Amino acid sequence: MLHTQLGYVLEPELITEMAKLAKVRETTTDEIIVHVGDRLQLIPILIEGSIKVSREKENGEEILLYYIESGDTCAMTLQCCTKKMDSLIKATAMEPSLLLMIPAEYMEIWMDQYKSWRTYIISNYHTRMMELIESIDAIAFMNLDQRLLKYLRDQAKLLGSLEILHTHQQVADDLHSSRVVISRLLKQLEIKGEITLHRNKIILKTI
Amino acid sequence: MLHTQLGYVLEPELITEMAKLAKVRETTTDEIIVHVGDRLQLIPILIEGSIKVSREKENGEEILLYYIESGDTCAMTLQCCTKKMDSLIKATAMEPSLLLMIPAEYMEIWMDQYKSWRTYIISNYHTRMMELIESIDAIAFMNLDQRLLKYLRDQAKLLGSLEILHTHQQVADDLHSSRVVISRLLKQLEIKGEITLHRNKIILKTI
DNA sequence: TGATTTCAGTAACATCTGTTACACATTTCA
DNA sequence: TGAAATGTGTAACAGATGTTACTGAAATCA
Repeated sequence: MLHTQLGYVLEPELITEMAKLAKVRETTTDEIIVHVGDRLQLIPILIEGSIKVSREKENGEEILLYYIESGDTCAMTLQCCTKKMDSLIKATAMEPSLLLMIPAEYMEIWMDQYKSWRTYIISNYHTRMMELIESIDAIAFMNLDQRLLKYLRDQAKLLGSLEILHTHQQVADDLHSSRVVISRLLKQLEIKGEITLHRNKIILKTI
Repeated sequence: MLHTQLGYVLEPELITEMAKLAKVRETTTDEIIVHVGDRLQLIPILIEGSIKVSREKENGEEILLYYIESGDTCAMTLQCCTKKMDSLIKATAMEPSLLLMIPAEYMEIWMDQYKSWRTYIISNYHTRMMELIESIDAIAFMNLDQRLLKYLRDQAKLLGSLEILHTHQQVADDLHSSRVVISRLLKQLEIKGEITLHRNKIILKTI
């Protein structure tokens, strides 16, 4: 499984070593993998499933930053591990997921040892930066109704289903809005024919 | 000068090599160093001065993302160089600045060759991610009046002066707002005693 | 100097988003 | 089954931000 996910990017010897050292972690849907303020000792690499990464304030307000898909690692975590700082983000499994947990010290060892690891890490950093910028684009430039539709489509793409199993409150949390506002905008989208609404479920007509 | 800025983080041999290969570029205040869509061939390292990095839409709307201070490089640029993709950001000199421009191919060569370069690059990526998240915090969680005050204080810290030499329009552009709104909020800040207003100049009472 | 441009102040109004309050249906659970 | 909890719909209102329009001062320039 490690080979199918990472075989194209990482050297065989590195994958073998990873398989030896890593612990496997399984998560359920909505399980919180990393809390804001956690001190991380293990680098997570996502093998199966999908994870959403959010920023959270002390009072519980939050906003979704980006998603991690299989084969990816969390760039934030890397530095948190090596610099022994607390996590700035919350990571939540969006579906049952499978993670490889690698002791933090190998981050640097492999950086020196494996070219493919260096490329992998840099590439992950870069992807995350792009996604953060995409996120800023949405928050700064788009109205909430547009952001909402984009959010629904992103969810659908990610989980491979037009049915989004969320309450309006959950959607509101991810977009840093309020339930009433989201209900209002969803209703408008339904009237426009973009979606149909059900309890705990929003169905997109098209991606 | 290279040694005083980077001597603590980069190996002496690397600095010597950089000095040999790099072209020096000087900029004036408000000079645009990178446009959105530019195809970059040179990695810039800031030796003196300060640079602001913004996201810009096709229609000219923009929003400030973060600042680059001396000793730093632009993480966005690195990948744009190596992957030969167009720049997503605009970089503008905030004061007369001095840049080292390094041919893109050395990015990867040095990654393999110098541990200090790897650390430097990773550390730069990380700093930029932190700043992007700080930026998202501000946009998502703060009201415009708070963001405005933070903006003024950041500017003051960065340029080492309580006098901010901007028109209201320039401030509005950086915050992705409108001139009238910024004038209104600035006036409120003046009434509260936080600042004094002048033509082309805003003076902070304290940092 | 006088004309023009740039910058800032202000009012009136529009729009978007958030808040509070309440109704009602569905689900859960004792 | 009946009570409680949860999820959704809706209205009325509040607040923040954006827009348009106009004014006059200051700077620039011919």
